[in-house]
Amino acid sequence: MINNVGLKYFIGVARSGSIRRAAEQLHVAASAISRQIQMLEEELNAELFERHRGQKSLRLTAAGELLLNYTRLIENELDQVRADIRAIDTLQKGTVRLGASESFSREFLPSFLHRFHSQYPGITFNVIVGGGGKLVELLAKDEIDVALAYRAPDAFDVQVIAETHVTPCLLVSTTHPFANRRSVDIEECGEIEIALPDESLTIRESYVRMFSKARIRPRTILVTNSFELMRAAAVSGLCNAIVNKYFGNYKVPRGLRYVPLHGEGVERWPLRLCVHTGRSLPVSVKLFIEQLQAEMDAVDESLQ
DNA sequence: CTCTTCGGGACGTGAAACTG
DNA sequence: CAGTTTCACGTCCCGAAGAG
Repeated sequence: MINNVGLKYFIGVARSGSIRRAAEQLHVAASAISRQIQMLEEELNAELFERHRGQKSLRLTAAGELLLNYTRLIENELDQVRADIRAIDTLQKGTVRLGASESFSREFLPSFLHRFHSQYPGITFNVIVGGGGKLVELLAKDEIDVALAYRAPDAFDVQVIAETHVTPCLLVSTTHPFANRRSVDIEECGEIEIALPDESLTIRESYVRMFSKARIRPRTILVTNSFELMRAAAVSGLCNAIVNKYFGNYKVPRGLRYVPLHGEGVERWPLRLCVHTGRSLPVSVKLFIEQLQAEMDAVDESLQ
């Protein structure tokens, strides 16, 4: 069983690079540290430092690096437990670090965050807007706590805790010939002028697949990494855009129509709520996720 | 049930030996 | 020579056992 003292001394030596310096910092004899580290190595059956007697510094071995990373994880977890214990009674403090697809930033997030903040005024938000791929990367690095993203790619260290699918729609002006249709077959989009997401967005592949299966080649007027710009282009009349409806109780502006696409090859886009697998989340984040999940369930129907 | 004693484990210290 | 390791020994803590 790895003991606390051994780990404490190991961290000291790893950080200072020397048993002697660690001994000074920890106010114990160097021999005590040397013995504890030796016991740790015996316990783990691996050398933790490259030893060169007489040299001025010890270097971590690969096993040592691994153990140091492990101790950092433990420290983070302990910090988290302390924060959680403090927060249990009152939820007075906390920050939720959320990653979200761009389309949530216009309608859904401001109102959802407002409702949440009214309920828990001590909780603040740090929101990063980005594509599904980028958000999954940030989750894996623990730079955000939770991601709400369209087309978030699968990753072994990311857990999908809720998922729904949305049907892509053609966003057109009310004067467009398709405006009064209940749906449009994708094959009918072969002649229209459209806006497309650029290659930095994983969704682009979905467009390419859909067009390829339907054997159409719409005229691309605009390529951008911004879905808001694609929508704005449709609003201005520059071109049409294939996008999803806004999530939540969003009222479509006057002069615009979302016409669902159907036909062979049309892909329904997954909307995923994801967290980092195995990570213990702060109470404030858990609460946030619960409410977000409830909201997703409630509006699920409106997306269909 | 409470208090005391005892033994063992964990961990510390300091000196000496070792090494590059 | 500076830094690490080994060794002998001391201290503290905790649990078990016995006495009152």
